[in-house]
Amino acid sequence: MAGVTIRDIAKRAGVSIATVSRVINDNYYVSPDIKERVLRAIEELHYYPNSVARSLKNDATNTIGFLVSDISNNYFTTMAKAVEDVIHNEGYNLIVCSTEDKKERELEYLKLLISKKIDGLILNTTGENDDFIASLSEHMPLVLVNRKVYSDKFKGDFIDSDNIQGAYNLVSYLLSLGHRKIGVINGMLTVSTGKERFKGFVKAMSEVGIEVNEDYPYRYDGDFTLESGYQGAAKIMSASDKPSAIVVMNNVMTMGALKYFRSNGIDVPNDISIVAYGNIDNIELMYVQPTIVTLNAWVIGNKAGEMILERIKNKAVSNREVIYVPQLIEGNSVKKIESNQMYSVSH
Amino acid sequence: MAGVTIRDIAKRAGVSIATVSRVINDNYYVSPDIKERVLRAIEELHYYPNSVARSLKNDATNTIGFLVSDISNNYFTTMAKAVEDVIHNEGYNLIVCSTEDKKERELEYLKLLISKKIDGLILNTTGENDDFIASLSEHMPLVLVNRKVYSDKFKGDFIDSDNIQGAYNLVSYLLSLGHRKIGVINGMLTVSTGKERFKGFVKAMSEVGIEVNEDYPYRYDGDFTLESGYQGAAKIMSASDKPSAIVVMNNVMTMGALKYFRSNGIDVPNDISIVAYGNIDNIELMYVQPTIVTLNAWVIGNKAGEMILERIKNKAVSNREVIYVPQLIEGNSVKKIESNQMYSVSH
DNA sequence: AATATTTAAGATAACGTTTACTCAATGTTC
DNA sequence: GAACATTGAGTAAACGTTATCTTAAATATT
Repeated sequence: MAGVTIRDIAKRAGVSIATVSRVINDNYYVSPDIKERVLRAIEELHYYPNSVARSLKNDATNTIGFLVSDISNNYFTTMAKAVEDVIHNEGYNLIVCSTEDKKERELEYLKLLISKKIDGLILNTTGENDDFIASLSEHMPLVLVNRKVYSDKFKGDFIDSDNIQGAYNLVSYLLSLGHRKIGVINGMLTVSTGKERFKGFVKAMSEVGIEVNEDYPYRYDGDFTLESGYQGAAKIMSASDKPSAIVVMNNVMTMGALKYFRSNGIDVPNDISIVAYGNIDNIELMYVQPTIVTLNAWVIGNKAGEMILERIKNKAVSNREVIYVPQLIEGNSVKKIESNQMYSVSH
Repeated sequence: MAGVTIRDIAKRAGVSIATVSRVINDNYYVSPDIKERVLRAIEELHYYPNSVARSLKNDATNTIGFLVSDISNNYFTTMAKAVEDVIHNEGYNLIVCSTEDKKERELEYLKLLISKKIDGLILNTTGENDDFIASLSEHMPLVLVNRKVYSDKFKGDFIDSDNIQGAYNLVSYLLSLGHRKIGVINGMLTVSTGKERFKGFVKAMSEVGIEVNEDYPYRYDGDFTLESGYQGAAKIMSASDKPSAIVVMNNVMTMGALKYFRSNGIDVPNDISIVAYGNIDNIELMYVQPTIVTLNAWVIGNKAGEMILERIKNKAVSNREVIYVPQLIEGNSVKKIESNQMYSVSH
């Protein structure tokens, strides 16, 4: 089983290695009896073609890389499944790596994947290796998900939800229910998702006349991790004049914030309202159902799979952007503020 | 960047390809100035060694496969991280595949991984390809996690929690609180986890004089999926004489069961008590905190990483088994039954 | 029947590495 | 200073495939 090569098969079947190869790949006519003999030898010796050798010769590994920021976020495992679902039919398979949002890890994995000669890459970047990635994109089929690369040298596709719109919708929802003092727990402002979601927040606020500038009191810049969600909630709730609601910019930080609230006896939504960007698993089983805007990991993954395959087949396609509209799903995490309160709040 | 080979570096540095190889691998003395020239050429041409070619020559890919039943179960992503944490330091990396508990998918992935010439495999098997796996184990370093392979030809290691004990503890806990009519939602009885956990259930029950045989009324044999947890809860609660408690044999089915309860207005623990095998993420944020026995994915993953490395280095080591003792963590999902009720129950 | 054409299958070079052999050019020994 | 050991770096074979080139046999053409 181990170490059986095409030569062993050839010898056993009494044919040349070329013939064996032809049988395996089924790409040239081989007479029925010889074919039969070869197939039997393969069966008997438990032969599995060495795809390392194959890849070397063919200059193709039939492997697509998927580099994500956090493999334990269900959002990305769902996306990975969706990608695999598409590429599997075309004979490709996926190798998933997790950067934990560390610049060095991303760089290390990128180099590893280059070395491994993957045929294409789907990337959720840390946003800290833009130059490297842009230059890589000139030689490697590349599809970005959720996070942009800022460089005009970049060549590839980009799939995302409309972050500005999504965050804008979340805030608008709070505003429509009377909230005015609204806290925000940001993700990293170095990556497009973090940046744009915050932009959506600022935009919505400014439309009701509230300017969000550097010294906005209810703002915490986190890093998309559970801990930073917890810290952000703690920080914002420590203000003497507390906000009535908080916007959290991703699913994981939302869990962190809720943990802070729950373990500190802060009731949602009576003491604080909360809305969040991104899907939450088994949300029906939570003690409170956050109002969220969702992004469909499965749809994005499928699209990413399709696009990377297209790019592998035709390296010359021009840059494309696909932006999905996020959908607001109402939970029970927001309290309506009465208008007299409103006035007292915005004094 | 793409297509730069050792030859290009050799030419640029004015040395032979052998020398370049020696510099890259740092395994033979090369004089400082030549080394310097080679390194500069590597830098300038953006050379990345082709690990496909390397693997072919070295007969080692520095890659370990990790085949799991369900990649979207956080239990396995945590374990994957733990494995990676260990093997990364030794220069190995991980390729994770998910079988979705399908026999054919497992077989397909096994063959793929064999073809890809992985150096070792960590496997959470479906339990339906035991012969194939046993025969594979004679040539490939293999570590099983959580699920056993039944074959005396099998050669490798096995890491698990003590399933019998864990389930026994769960049931004992219920019994100690007065429960006697106890439902059970099993996983697949074809795999060791499913089988043994059920065994633990039967054992604990028999100790209080309740025989669990074929026509035990509160039993549902599921398949470790969310849907089967839901179905199981539905089925068991449809009995005219309902049980007072249910044991669910994994984390995912537990979510399914809870979804059934919650969406059907069945209160936990007042209408039904529940205990579960396995970790649940963010359990503090759930509307009810199930009492569980945990298995530590991180510990198991670390151990699996260690053991596979040992096996790769020394293929001859004999079979080993590591069994961890699961720990019961009390939640608020179980109601104490008064003794008069007890009598009425066990009539 | 002799030649031209087609075709099945064998021989071989190549993919990009690593490493056992070589072989100069030094350094060492008496 | 001659014989010998040492060493740094080059040459070439090999890993297991695929695909081009060749060749011999079979078939078609006149």
